[in-house]
Amino acid sequence: MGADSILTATSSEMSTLVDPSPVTTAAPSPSSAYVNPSQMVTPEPQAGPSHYRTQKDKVALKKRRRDEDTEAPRKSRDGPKKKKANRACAHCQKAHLTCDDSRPCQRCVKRGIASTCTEGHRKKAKYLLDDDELQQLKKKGRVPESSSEPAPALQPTSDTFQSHDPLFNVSFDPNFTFGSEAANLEYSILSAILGNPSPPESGTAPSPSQQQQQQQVSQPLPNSAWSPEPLHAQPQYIQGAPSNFGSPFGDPPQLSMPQPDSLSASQPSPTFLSSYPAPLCRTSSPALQYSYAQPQPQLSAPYNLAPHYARGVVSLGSSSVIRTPSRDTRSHSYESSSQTSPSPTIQSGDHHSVRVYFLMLYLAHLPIQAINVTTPYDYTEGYHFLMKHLPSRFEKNDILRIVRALAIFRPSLIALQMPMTDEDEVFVEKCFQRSLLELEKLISYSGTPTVVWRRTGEICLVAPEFCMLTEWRLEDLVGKRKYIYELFENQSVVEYWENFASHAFENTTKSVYSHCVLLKPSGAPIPSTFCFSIRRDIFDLPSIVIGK
DNA sequence: ATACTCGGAAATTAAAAGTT
DNA sequence: ACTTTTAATTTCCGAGTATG
Repeated sequence: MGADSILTATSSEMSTLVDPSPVTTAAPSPSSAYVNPSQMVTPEPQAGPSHYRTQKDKVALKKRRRDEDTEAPRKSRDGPKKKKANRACAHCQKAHLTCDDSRPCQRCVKRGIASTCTEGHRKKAKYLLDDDELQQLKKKGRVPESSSEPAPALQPTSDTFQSHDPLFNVSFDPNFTFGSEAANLEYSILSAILGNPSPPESGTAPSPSQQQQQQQVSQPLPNSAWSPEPLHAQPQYIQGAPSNFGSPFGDPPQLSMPQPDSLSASQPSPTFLSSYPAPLCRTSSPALQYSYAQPQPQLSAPYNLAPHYARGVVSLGSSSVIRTPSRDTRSHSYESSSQTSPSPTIQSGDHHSVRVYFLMLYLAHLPIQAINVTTPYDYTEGYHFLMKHLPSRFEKNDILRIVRALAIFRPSLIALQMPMTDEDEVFVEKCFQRSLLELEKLISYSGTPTVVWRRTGEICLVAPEFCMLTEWRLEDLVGKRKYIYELFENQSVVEYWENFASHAFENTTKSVYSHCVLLKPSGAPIPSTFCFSIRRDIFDLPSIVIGK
């Protein structure tokens, strides 16, 4: 590869030569590889800037050149000019400079930014746009349509990671407060990372006025601030959620449930059944079978949480647009549902209800020490760590890529955490701990170098085989708030977060296959192939990542 | 001297329309 | 089926500007 790219690159610098590079791997059609000599224009070397001083002169000269080109068509060619690059890299694109087909391109290599030389952003042609996209384009109308649309190029922007990229300008209903402190904190810290900070230390959502101020200060593009689009892109994760919840102690649910028909095929659509916490995915789980057959008449306090989960779901409803209900309304719906229907039945097709039902029953059979969880898990620490970790280890472009990845799944986290209360968080953590128990068993049988971590990357479980492979000691990885990305080489960290972002809300039965370079404690690299799968909790939040 | 920015010409692409 | 036209989009030339 090296030799090829050097050849190609050299030729790109010498613009009068034909590109000697024999391969244009991306050449999509014959026409793209074809260079019509009659269309080639050789710049006149003698027509330098000194030959015209005013704008008028320049325009006149240009016109004359053009006229010459058309009237005395294409005489005196020194030889065919180099074919244009099939696609400019992001840097060249932004700088309007000559690029080439090799990656990294020669210009980036020269400038020492080869590591960030990636394909430039290309707009979809207007005639290829969907109706939706066209409408969005029209809405954005104020922004000049051509040439000025900022490519989401991986360019360093500012030290605070702020960007005009709409991806980063995901904003949120300023009136909204999350149902739980933990969710508020997680949201705040993610916001802080993404340069749309709500005060992380406050622990509560900022007031509308505060947020509006932030918006004015940090988001110069009025169109993109508060844009609802990223949120609208999310509702598939909660569509089909029940608007009505039944007690877990009523009639057993039917196992054959109609699939929600509202899930769009073109978007990542989580499979509701597959996103059950691990033990519930397996109908072979003895506890589950037992519970299912014999509904438990009395469950003590921790298990009487069902209505809370129901409330979260009720508040979201089956609307295709995420609403931001006030806490009062939600509390009300909870109280009424728990009081007025002491033992309503679960309706068939009510996936979420069924999931909750299963979970309640399942948890009822847990060894009590396994779910000794009384407070929500604090994910903020993980994000704090990531925030500190990033600048200390990565260069700007890598940080930007990671932050961009975080921005991709952030709206979904927000949407799903909206209805959660502290009790929900506790419940989710219990499920998490229970799943860890299951996984621990599973891992002990498998013999594969496996690691299990949270969505923040915090390592929770490590198979002895992994320790053998990497020379890390088990006690240095587990229980020490060690993060999986600390064991990755830089590029692998970036790729991991990008992978995580794009798969976080996918069908959880899918695994993501990738390469990574692990680092031994000594820093020695271990190139590896690995795959990971992401399990989501009962609220569809990515919860456990299992990597092998 | 060198690097960067950016207007705009040229090249490319692909759908639509026309022709055989 | 093939060719031509049309319109949208991308590449990158080259002039101007900024920086050291």
